[in-house]
Amino acid sequence: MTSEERKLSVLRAIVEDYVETREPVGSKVLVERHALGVSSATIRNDMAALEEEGLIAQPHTSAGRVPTDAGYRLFVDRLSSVKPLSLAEKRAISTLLTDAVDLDDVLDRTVRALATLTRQVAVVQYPSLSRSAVRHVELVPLVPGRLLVVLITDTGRVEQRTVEVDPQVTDQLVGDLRARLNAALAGRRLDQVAALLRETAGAFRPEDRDLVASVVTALEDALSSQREDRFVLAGTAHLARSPLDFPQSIGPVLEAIEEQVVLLRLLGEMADDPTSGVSVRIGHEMHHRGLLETSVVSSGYGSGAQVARLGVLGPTRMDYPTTMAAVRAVARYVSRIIGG
Amino acid sequence: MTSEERKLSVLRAIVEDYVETREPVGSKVLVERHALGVSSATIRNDMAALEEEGLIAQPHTSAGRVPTDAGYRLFVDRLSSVKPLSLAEKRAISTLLTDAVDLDDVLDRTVRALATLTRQVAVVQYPSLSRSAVRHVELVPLVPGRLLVVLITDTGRVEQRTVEVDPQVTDQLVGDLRARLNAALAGRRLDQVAALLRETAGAFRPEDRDLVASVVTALEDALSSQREDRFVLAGTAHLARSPLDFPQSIGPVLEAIEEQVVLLRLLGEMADDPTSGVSVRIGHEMHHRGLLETSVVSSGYGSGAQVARLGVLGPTRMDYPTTMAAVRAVARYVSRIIGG
DNA sequence: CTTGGCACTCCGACACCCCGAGTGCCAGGG
DNA sequence: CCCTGGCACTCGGGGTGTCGGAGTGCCAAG
Repeated sequence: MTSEERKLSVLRAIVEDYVETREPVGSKVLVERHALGVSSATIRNDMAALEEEGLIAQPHTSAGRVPTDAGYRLFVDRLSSVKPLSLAEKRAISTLLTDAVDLDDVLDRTVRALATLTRQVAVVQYPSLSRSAVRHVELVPLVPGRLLVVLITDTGRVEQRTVEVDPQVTDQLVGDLRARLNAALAGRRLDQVAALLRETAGAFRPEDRDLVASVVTALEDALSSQREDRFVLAGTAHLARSPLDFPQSIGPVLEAIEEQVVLLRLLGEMADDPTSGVSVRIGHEMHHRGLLETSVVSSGYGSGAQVARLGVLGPTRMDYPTTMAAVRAVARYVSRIIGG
Repeated sequence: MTSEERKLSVLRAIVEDYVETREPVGSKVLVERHALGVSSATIRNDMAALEEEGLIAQPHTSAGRVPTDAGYRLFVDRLSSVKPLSLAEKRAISTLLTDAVDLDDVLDRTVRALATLTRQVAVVQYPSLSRSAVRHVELVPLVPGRLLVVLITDTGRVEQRTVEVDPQVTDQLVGDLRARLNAALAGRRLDQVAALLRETAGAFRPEDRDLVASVVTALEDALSSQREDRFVLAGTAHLARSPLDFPQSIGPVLEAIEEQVVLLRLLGEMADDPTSGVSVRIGHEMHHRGLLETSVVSSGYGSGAQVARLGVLGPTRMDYPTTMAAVRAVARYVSRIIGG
């Protein structure tokens, strides 16, 4: 083992010990707990070098070392491998996810499973529906002047919008529009729908154009939003588990999580590593003040027709190999369920 | 003013000061800040009596007094009145709630408005649909062997269930069933539907009974669950605002909030006071370990066709008059929106 | 390059003390 | 009978001081 290799072993040992004990790790305990084959003085030299390289840091003089974000990054990228889940854990996922009644329920169970498994905050994004096809369009007059527009896709997604219309609109006209829309759209892929909508709209009498335009707008809105902007959360209580995890306060973290835009941007920016199948973002890489001490492990899920991301958020000081395994496993499992 | 009346004034003053300063309040500051017309020694006697009655307590000897749960209860019931909202606040509610596209969006905006306004955790339960009527039933074959059942009501609720069916089922049969279900159910009130479902089911050929039974079960399930078991949350970050609010940790509180059953039971047990229009539950009245230091202020909302509850959860040491006003105002506002 | 030794630094725990806020009680006065 | 000013007492919190231990960096020798 070259001295360079040993240095990396030292880094790995520091990360592992620090994650476990949550305390800065010194040269002495390092040689005691890991068979590194050299003395503590040597380790000290290595540590000084690692610190020079910005991979570890001391909270203060005469304290042990703590990994920096860069240290974790190196650890995740090169020093660790995804740790296989235990049979019990796999069984737990399977149990938690069976018997879901609809998509909402699937995602709800998924997010809970993920939170329980990783003991961290879990996020599951609603799957996109861009590749799915229109099954049915329903128009429901509520009170006069209000119309509910419902779009049902063949993948089981249901989008709804309420639109304001002229109170004079007759049920007959609504029925006519419903029939034409279904004739034009049923079976069409969502990405083709926008064009078809405009065609259909042109076929109506001028005096009915207002109604048609409102409905078309609502449908286009439902299509474009794709509900990728929604997600479910679970496990926020885990943030409060150990005050050590977030020295200041979990307040900023909670705020960031509630700010839906932040989480969505974060998930959107992440792309899975081809080999591990997951994506990791650490500390400052989040580019968010409130999340400087947190990391996100996420993975895409779903297949073909609908794709989105799920993941967990926890302290930078997290057990990456295990967390990555859990995220990947849950993503695969839920993909299977949704897929068919 | 009798001495009994003065004692209650003292209690009111203690609650108000304590809520404001978050520090135990002593006899001296009390006479300074409130025109009670007597000396601090007299106040001390009154305080001793209030303590005897269990309405206030000392964190430790030689500290000021703090209201007990019973003290807050008396304050809420007899010593305070709901404080009218400022114009700016009313306008804020109005602004936040306009332009919602569908029910999900309305509730989402509502819960955010409530959290922002009260600076506390807000909960909004999904409205029940028991009194509404069936608008349309849609059956959507997904992959072979799986059928999506969608129930649309005239109040704009959309319920969906996936059912497992015989993969051999033909589209024609599904279409037939869809037509018959709609003929039988459209326009009927949900509480009449269960009986009608059974009738309709009887009219099919024996060999199709399996399919029909599955669909009917799914519809009944959708009806009975009524989605009252769902709610949206916002403002959890407010829990971390002041460490003083929750001396130990907000962990147990977060856990209780995530445990949907707990919140739903809580809301379900609460009934609005006829005069104030809201309901308050304080500390130990919650009957939950994790919520001993929290209170809930809630109110029913909606009208006729759909009714549910919304509210906020915060430290027992909260500004009840203002919070009650905000909850009531938001409840009224969202009722108007949903109502028509 | 590694190692043992050594001097140095600094955090954290503990002990201590003191101050001030707040109380309870009492005797006197309206 | 109730209110009041005075007084002695209690107790928690904050500030200071001290001490020990953990950990480091450096150096000279192997």
